[in-house]
Amino acid sequence: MTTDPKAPRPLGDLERLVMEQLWAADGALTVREVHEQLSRTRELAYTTVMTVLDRLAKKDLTERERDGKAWRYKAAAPREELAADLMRDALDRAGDRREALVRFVGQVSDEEAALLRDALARLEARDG
Amino acid sequence: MTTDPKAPRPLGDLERLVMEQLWAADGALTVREVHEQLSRTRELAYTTVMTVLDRLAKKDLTERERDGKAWRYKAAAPREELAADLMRDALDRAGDRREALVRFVGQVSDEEAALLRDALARLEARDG
DNA sequence: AGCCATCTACGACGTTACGTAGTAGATGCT
DNA sequence: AGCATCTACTACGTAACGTCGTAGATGGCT
Repeated sequence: MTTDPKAPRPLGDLERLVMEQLWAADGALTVREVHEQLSRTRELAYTTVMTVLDRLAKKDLTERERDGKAWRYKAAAPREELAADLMRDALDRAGDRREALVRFVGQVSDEEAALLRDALARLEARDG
Repeated sequence: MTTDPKAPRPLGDLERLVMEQLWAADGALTVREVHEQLSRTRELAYTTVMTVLDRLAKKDLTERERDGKAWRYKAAAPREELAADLMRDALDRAGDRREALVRFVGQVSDEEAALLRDALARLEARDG
């Protein structure tokens, strides 16, 4: 009856900004590239970006590959996957799933409800 | 295109345990009552429970009312409501909602999918 | 081969959340 | 009035995260 103790910590503000760069990018980005992007908006040390990217990699949110002496980072999963995981997790820590889903559906916009129906229909068609 | 910076921090371990007591209880509980419950499982100072309850109140997760010289705490919202809020929030920080919902639905168990269809049907019946 | 720009590795510091608890003072019952 | 009990406030350790500096590795260019 007790919920599982692990709740995925939400991304920090800077972590999120960095992830957004990676998600928006075509391929993998170097620290410098991410830094340059973020520098358009805010002042930020190069090493700060490096640290964040490194921490994200340790959390398996990014993957990196060598490119000369530099690393190239890319998001380990698409943004929507992370969102879906968080939704799953939230649902898992609800008591009564039915009730939670009812409330969730009740909060959702009409458009989102339609998308949901769609997704469920597609699911049913696939392996229903 | 940038997501909103506020992510509701997940409850800490002890905070969650305390909330579970409140959710499981009929009415509002005193610090002592919560402490006694938790003490069945683990050693914990009375004031620790008090502090947690107090912090939860500051985060608007609990409400309190006077009862003599003591406070009685109750959950501000049902557990399922909190879960639904977290799901909503996760969805809000997805890029492509459609895609996120598809992935979410794809992760869900058959039973949960049925519950979702149910909830959507009920929604449609109500104000569709 | 040597130099310079660049990159990484690692450590460091401040802040905030949370787990944890003690002390002091208010309060209410007998 | 006295005692048990409750709150308020403070405090401390740990961990995450934002933030950055220094030192050393590395690779390209001359």
